[in-house]
Amino acid sequence: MSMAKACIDVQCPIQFVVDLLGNKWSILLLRELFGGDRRTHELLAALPGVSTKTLTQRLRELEAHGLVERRVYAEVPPRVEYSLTPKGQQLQPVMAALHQVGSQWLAQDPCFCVLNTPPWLIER
Amino acid sequence: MSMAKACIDVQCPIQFVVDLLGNKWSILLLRELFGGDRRTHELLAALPGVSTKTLTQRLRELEAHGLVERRVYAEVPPRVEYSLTPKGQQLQPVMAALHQVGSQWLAQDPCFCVLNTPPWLIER
DNA sequence: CCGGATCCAAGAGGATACTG
DNA sequence: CAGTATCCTCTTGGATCCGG
Repeated sequence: MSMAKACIDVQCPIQFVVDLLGNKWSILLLRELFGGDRRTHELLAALPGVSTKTLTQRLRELEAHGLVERRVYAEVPPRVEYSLTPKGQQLQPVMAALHQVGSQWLAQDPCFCVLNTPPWLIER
Repeated sequence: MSMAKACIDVQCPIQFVVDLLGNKWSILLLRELFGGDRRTHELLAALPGVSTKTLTQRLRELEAHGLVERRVYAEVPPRVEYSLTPKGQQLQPVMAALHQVGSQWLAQDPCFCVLNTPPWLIER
């Protein structure tokens, strides 16, 4: 989202947050940081499928918006740790609500994928 | 998200919801339906920038997942109304949390876009 | 009025290789 | 170990046209 878009178009608070976090990895990244400080390779491991490029991009965005803090230690080999800022922690109710609904839906969903489809119904 | 992905990869409830609703329009669409039943052209008007194709796609997905109901009236000209199902209404806490955080952030953010940038700082 | 079909542009994001 | 740069693929989604 461009800053301009945020200011001109967005009057709705919900849209504001969605524009900020409505991409493939941001929420999952934050979820991970709610579990505590994380080093880069820990985040890479926790988010299967993410590339280093994308991870860094997301982290930089979140940092720019003040949700995440990046600490660099002058060591060899390099060590970098990411953590939630107080502003980032304001997302806690959102994460809790998402977790709550997600749990309900996972439990109650019939799930029509092949894993739950009887063999005689699978087309070949 | 493919159904297979939902069943195989997703153990995390948060990821489950994000996979479902983490695209450009779903949340905003649902936000609109939380305001009451809506006809197609009302949704188009409420979501500036959305195309008929994309709107229909999102609605079909939400319908397929049981979050939205589609009612067709046998009239000329045609009338179609969309509404939240009980399952869709389970998202209420999420919407409330998003609204809450979004409001805070909108209020406290300095907003660095051009609208708030003094003229002498704008590059030409 | 509703929405399907087609075409197409833009961008997100993955794989890989490389640097400090 | 952390991050950048390049290349490239694929998805998302907008514009337009058409049909019921």
